[in-house]
Amino acid sequence: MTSHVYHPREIEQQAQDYWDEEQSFKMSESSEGEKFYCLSMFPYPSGRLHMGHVRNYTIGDVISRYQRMQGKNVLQPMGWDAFGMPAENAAMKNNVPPARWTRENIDYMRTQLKQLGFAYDWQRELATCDPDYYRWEQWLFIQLYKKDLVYKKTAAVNWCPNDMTVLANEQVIDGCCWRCDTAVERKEIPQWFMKITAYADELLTELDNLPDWPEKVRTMQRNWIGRSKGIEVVFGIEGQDTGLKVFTTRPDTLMGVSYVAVAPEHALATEVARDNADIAAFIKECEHAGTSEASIEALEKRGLDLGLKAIHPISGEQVPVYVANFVLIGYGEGAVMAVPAHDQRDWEFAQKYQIPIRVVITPEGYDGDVDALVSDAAHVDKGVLVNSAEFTGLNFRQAFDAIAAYLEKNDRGRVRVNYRLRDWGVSRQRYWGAPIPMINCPDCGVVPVPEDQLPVVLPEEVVIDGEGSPIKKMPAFYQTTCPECGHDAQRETDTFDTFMESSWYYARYASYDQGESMLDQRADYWLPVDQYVGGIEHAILHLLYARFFHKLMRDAGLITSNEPFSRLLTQGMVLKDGSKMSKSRGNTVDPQELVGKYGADTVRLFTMFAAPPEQSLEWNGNAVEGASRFLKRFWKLVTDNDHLDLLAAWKGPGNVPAVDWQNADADCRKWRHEVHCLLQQSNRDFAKYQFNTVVSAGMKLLNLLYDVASARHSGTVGNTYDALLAEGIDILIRMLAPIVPHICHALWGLGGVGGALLDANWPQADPQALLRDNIEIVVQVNGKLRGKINIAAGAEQQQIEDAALGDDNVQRFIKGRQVRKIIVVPNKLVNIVVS
RNA sequence: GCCGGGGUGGCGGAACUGGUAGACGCGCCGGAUUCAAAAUCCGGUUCUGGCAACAGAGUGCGAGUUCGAUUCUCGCUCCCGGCACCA
Repeated sequence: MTSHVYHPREIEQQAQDYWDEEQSFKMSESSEGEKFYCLSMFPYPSGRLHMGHVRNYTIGDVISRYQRMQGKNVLQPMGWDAFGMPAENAAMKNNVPPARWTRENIDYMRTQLKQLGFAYDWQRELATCDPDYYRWEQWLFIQLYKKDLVYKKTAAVNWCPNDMTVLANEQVIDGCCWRCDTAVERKEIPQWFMKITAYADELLTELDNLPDWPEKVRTMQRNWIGRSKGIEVVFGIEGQDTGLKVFTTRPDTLMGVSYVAVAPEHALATEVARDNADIAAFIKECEHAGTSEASIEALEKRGLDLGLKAIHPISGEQVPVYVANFVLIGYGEGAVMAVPAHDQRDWEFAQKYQIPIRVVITPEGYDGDVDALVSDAAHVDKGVLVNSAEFTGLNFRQAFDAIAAYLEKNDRGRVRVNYRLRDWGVSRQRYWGAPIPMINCPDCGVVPVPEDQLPVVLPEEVVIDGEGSPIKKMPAFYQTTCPECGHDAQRETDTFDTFMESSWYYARYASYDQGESMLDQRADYWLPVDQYVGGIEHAILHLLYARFFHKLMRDAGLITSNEPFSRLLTQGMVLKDGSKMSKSRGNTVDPQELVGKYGADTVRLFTMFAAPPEQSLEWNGNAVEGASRFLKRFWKLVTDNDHLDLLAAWKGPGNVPAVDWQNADADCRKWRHEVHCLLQQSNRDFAKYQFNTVVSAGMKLLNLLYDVASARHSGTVGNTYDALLAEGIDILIRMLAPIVPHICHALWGLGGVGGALLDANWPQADPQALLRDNIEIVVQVNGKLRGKINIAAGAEQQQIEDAALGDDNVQRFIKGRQVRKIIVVPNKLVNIVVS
C-alpha cells in the first residue's frame, strides 16, 4: 500500500541512489542522437553553496534534463574554480593552508550539489588547483610566448606601504588599505600580458555570429572592445624634440583645441614633476584613487598647468598642457586634445580653469551668434566647420578626410583604429594561483620552463602571514638553473590571474582524463558548449577572456570551432530585502537548511517559480512553503484512490491508450481542451526557458486534475474521465520531471511505468483537443472594454460585428453616437469607434 | 563618471507578433473541519464609489504615435550589474 503522504527525504535519496547505480549521467561521445553540452559556470569553493549557486545550477539542470527528454546526448559536467584570494584570507584568519581549506570546501560543496540531485557527470570533475589541470595552462602560455602573444611590461598595482603588499581593487576602500587603513599608493612593476588586442577585431565581429546570446551582453562586449576610427595627432612641445601624441575621433574639431591634457602617469608630467613640487604633489594625490577606472572617473575633474606649450599641428598656435586626473594612461596615448566648445567634459574643465572656448562647429545653415551655442553646455553634435581656416565649410566626413590628409602630408598624424580594449595583465603577486612558468636568468633573460619540466607545481604546505606571497620567500621554489645556459636562475614567483583557469575549463571537461595533451579529439565532439548558464556579472570579463582563449586554442590547433558558447543564459541575482544576498550584508539564506527542511525538489521548484531566469529573484520564505504545498498536493493526487492504477493502465508497458474523445461529454471535452492548452503553453515556455510560467502551468494543471478527479468520483460520468485523469497525470509528471526530478521519478515508478523517466518522450499537445467550437470575443467601445460575446469559431466578420453591436452594455455606450469604424481582430476582439 | 539592464496590487510575478492588465503563487480576510490549534479544504482579495449590475482611476514620472500602449518613440527619475587585481 502506497503512502499518500509526501516524504521528500526518502524519495530523494532513492532517486539519487538509482541514478548513481545506473550511472545515468555518465556520458560518452555517441554517433546516435544530437549532442548537447550544457554547462553552468563552476563555483569558487567558498565553503558552502549559496542561493545564487542553487539558482544557477537548477537552471542548468532543468535545461539538461529537458534536452535529454528531447532525445539528445546531454553532457553536464561540474568542477571547481579553486584558486583565488579568499583562500589566502581564510588561511590568515584560521591558520590553515589555502590548499587544505579549498579541498575541504570542495568536499563539502560536492555533497551539497549531490543532495540537490543535479544530473552531473561526476567522472569529469576537475579542480583548477590540481597540477594536472594547470600544467596545460602553463604549457599553452609557453606556446603563446613562442608565438609572441605574451609579453612583459610594467603596469600599475595598488601598493600598501604598511603591509608591504599588493592589494586587489576590492581591497582598496576609499583609497586606503582594507586591513590597516593606510593610504594606498600606485606602483609600477613588471608584469606579464596577453595580447588580447591582437584578437580585438575578431572578438568584435564574431559577436554578430552569436545570435543566441542576449543582445545586452553582446552590446556590453562591443562597447568594452570599443573600436573607434580616428586620427593620431602629434602636437609639438615648445623647446623639446619629441612631440605629444593624442588620439581623437573628432578631428573635425581640431581647430578648436585650446589645451591638451595628459594623464598623471604620462612621461611629460613625470618630467615636470621632477622640479615642480606642486605638480609632484598633484600626481601623488592622484595615486591615492587606486588603479580602478571607476574610482578615477568618479573623481572631481581637476588638473594643473604643466607650464609647457603644445604647438598646434595646423595653426602652429601654442596651447597650454595640463596634467589632469580624468585622463587615463591606459587608453589611447594617455593624452588628449581638448576642445571645450564641442566636448562636455572639456567644456566643464575650461569653465573651471578659464580656458578659452572656441566654436568651430555649427549646425548646418546656422547664422546666429556662434558663442551662444556653447553658453550653457558644449555643442557636441556634428555639423559644419567654422573658423577653421581652409577647412571652413566642410562637414564631418569631408573635414575628417581633409584634415587626415593634411596631417599625413605634413607628418603630423595618421588615420588609426583605436580600441578601448587593453591587453590582459595576467600577473598576480599572490600565492594561491598557478605559477607562471618562466625563469629569469641573469645572462639569458626570460626563458620559458621546458615542456618536459611542466607542471611548475605550487608548494602547498605554506604559512600565509599577510606580507606577500610565501613562495617569494621560498628558495626551494624559486631557485633553479637556466634551461639554456645552466647557470643559477630564478623562477617567476608571480601567479596567474584566476580568470586564466576559468577561460578554458569548459574544454577540458571533454578531455578530462587526457594526460598527454591539453585537449584531444573529444573536445571537437562536445564543443562548442550548446548552453552556457551563469551570472550576468560575468557578461564582460569572464566571457570575453573565455572567447579569447578559445581562439588561442583554435590557433594552436587544439580545436576547430571559433566560439566557445553557442547559447548563453545570464541569470539574475538572488536578492533579499532588495539587495544582493551576501555574507557582508548578513542577509544570506542557507540552502542547506531549506533542503533539510523541505527537500531538494521544493528548493528547486521555488527557485524556478519565483522569477524568470534572467531577472533578479527576490527571496520570500513564505513562497517556499507554497512550493512545498504544491508538491504535497501533487503527490496526493497521483497516489490517491485508484489513480496509480489508472496511470498503470494508461501508461504501463504494452498499453496503447485508445479513447473515443469525440463522444465524451461536454465537460470532459472542455477539461481535456484546457489540459492540452496548458501543455501547449508549457511547451512554448519551456522552449524559451521561461520556467516560472512552466511551473504556473503545472499548478493550473494540478488544480484542474483535482476538479476532474472529484467529477469522476461523483460517479455520474463516463469512463473517459478515467482516461483524462490518467492522461493528465502522465503529462504532469513528464512536464515537471526536469524541474522536480525526484518526486516525478518516484511517481513514475509507483505508476508501474516501464523505463526511466529521464529518457521518457516529451509530452506533446493533441491538436484535436486544442480546437474549440465557440470563442469568447471581447468588445470595446473606443478602446474600453464594454462587453464580451460568445460566437462560433468560424463566424463571418458581419456576424461578429452584429453580435458585438447587439450586446446590451455595448448599446449603452454607442446609443446616440455615430459608429465611425469597427476594428475586428480575429478570434480576439472587436473595437467599435464612435464619435 | 562611463557602459548595460530594470521599475506592474500588500509581496514574487503573468500578459503570445500593439488587442480583456493583475494568470499562478505568497500574504491577508471570511467560512468548513477540530474540544482547541496546526495541517487541510472552500470562497473572496488592484484602488475608489455602489447592496449589486456597473462606473471611474490605474503598469516609476512627463510628453508623443495609434481605433487601442505594460508593450513603440523622446525626455526625466530611482534602483541594480559591470568598469580590467572579487569571482
